[in-house]
Amino acid sequence: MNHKSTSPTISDVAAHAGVSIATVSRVLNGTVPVQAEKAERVREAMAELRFIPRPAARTLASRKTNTIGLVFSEIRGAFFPHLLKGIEAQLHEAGYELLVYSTHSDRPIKRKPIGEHNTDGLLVFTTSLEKEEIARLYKINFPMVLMHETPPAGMDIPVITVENKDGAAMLVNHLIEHGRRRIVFLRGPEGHEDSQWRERGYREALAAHNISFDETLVSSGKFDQETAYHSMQKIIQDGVDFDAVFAGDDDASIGVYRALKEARRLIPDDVAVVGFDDVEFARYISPPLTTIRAPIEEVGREAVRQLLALLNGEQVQSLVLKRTELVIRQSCGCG
Amino acid sequence: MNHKSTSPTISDVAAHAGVSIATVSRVLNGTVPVQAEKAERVREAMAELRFIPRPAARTLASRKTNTIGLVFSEIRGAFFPHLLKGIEAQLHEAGYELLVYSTHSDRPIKRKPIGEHNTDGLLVFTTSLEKEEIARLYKINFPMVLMHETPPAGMDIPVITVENKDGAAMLVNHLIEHGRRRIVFLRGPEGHEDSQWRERGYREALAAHNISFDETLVSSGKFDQETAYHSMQKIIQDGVDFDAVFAGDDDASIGVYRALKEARRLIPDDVAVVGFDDVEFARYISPPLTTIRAPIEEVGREAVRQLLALLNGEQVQSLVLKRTELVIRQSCGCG
DNA sequence: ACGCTTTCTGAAAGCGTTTTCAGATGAACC
DNA sequence: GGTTCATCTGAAAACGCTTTCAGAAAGCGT
Repeated sequence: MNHKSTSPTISDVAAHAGVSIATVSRVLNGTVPVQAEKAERVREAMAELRFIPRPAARTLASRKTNTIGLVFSEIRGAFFPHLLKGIEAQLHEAGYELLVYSTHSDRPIKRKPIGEHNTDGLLVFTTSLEKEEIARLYKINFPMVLMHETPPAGMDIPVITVENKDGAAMLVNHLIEHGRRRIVFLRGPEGHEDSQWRERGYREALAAHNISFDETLVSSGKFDQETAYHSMQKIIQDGVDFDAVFAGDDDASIGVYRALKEARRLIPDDVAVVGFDDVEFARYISPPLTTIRAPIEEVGREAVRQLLALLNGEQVQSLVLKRTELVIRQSCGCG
Repeated sequence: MNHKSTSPTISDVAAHAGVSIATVSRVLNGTVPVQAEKAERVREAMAELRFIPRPAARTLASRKTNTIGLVFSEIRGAFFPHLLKGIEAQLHEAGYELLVYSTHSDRPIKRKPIGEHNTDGLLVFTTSLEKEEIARLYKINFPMVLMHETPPAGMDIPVITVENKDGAAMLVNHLIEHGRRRIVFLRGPEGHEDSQWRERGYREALAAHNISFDETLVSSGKFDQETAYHSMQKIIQDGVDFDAVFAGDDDASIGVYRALKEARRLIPDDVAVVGFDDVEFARYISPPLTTIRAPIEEVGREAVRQLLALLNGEQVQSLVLKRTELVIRQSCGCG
């Protein structure tokens, strides 16, 4: 009788199936057993009416959004799609929606467009969220998982990241084992955790081979080519003696390549170069770059797994380190 | 008096400010003027209580989700981050949320986790949504904008894409003007619109120079290196005479490079190679790739603009073509 | 002073679900 | 056959907003 042009609601279904809306809700959610024959009638009615329950109404009534939020500060070139892919896939498998928020221009979020009101939990990539906001959410026990970032002191928030230290150590060990002794290291951005761990791996590998750490071989950078290019120029001009460069990451190694070529130093004959990340272009530059492959997509999936566990009140690991892998190509002088 | 641990609602604010909830709602939304002094009291109350309106409740009452959905089928390497960045930025500037959905493994969506119930509008990238679903949404007048895909016949849905044809023509013109006559063209996936337009550009450029189209110079592919590699191998083995390759896109040009190197044909001396997209690695491979730069981020922003216009009931253009730009590097033999 | 606007305000009715609560029904037991 | 239990069911009360509607207050012209 009613030709409301608006799409059907739960009570339309109830009427159509001759049951109460409570019953429809129950077969919808499977919360409580419903007499088989009625359940069937309800399912038929839902199909016939093409009923789609409104998420807003469900959320309001149940206080669950069925959505999780992803916060990141920058869509960093080759890195990001893999992460997003892993997150997206794992999340939709579990029937959750994904709300995406970026804090542009490296400036952390000011207002709060994503949070408790919006989502059931948050996936936070590196330093995209202010410490205070993280603390606030932590205090109200809001489910969160951090990626590539250790939580502020005293907060027990699960972290997923990759074996930066081991990766760096593998790289440096490899260089040393092939006779390189004076290895330049280009740091990442100030306070960047990945960078700190990589430096630690660098130092440990040196120590393991009784090579003393030399401050003049280390330079700060930002995991980008431009800074790396200038850093290398300076090191060369300063007449620093070196036979290898651990560029910090793959992007930086492009800058390193450029500086070395301009200075007419041959890669890998004069100088071996290694990166970190194994981004797409690493195999296409010449010479192809020896680097570390990090399972980024898997980081995304794992982060989702942990968050879902948190949502289900299960026990979670406070730290998951994904293994990295040495990818030997030509820039290190072997392979 | 009430120490409900749950976060404050609009009626808490109303009580705190000594007004009705209707008034609070009005200052929240600015729908109707409110006496200045009361408005101020309300604002103070909101700040003091740290009131955050629940989106679910708003959506339920107003029937607007304040969210738009992005549907795509694949996170295609270098392409996607730029698109996402543009969309994300423009959308959040306008105060909308972004719900992200990918139809994995090239299989269009089956159930419908994203749609009218979820969002106020949809951004659809290439063929990520089934024709029937698009038709259904179109029929109920649901706001949509397509990116890099023409709508099914008879549906007037705005499209944003790039000047594929012009770009391809620029590339081929450039090759011809530098003396190349036998130009191989590697197609993209069957039915892919970008590919079709590029082929048209290719043909028009040939025609403009009175070079007749030669079927043996054209091969089908998938915009990927593997297929491109095999296609090139075959062309070489077949003894086809050619002095240039328009690889279809940058990814494919990697495969072309490989096949040519194996066949000991020099780039660009023996064979000029050009790609399309100007992905990150294009400048780093050797020789650096001449290609077409497409303003992908701008496509994302424009798509959002059009969608918002649609939501506001404004007039929209049914087709926006973003200009492409020729980027000359070394693979074409000049520059 | 008197009506007539105009401007602002609060009560209350939704919005479409979930969830609680009390019953109804039938089975099982003694 | 009467209790007691276990199942299933519907009425109704939330959930936290927006929006309608009618009315109060204030301004204005005469």
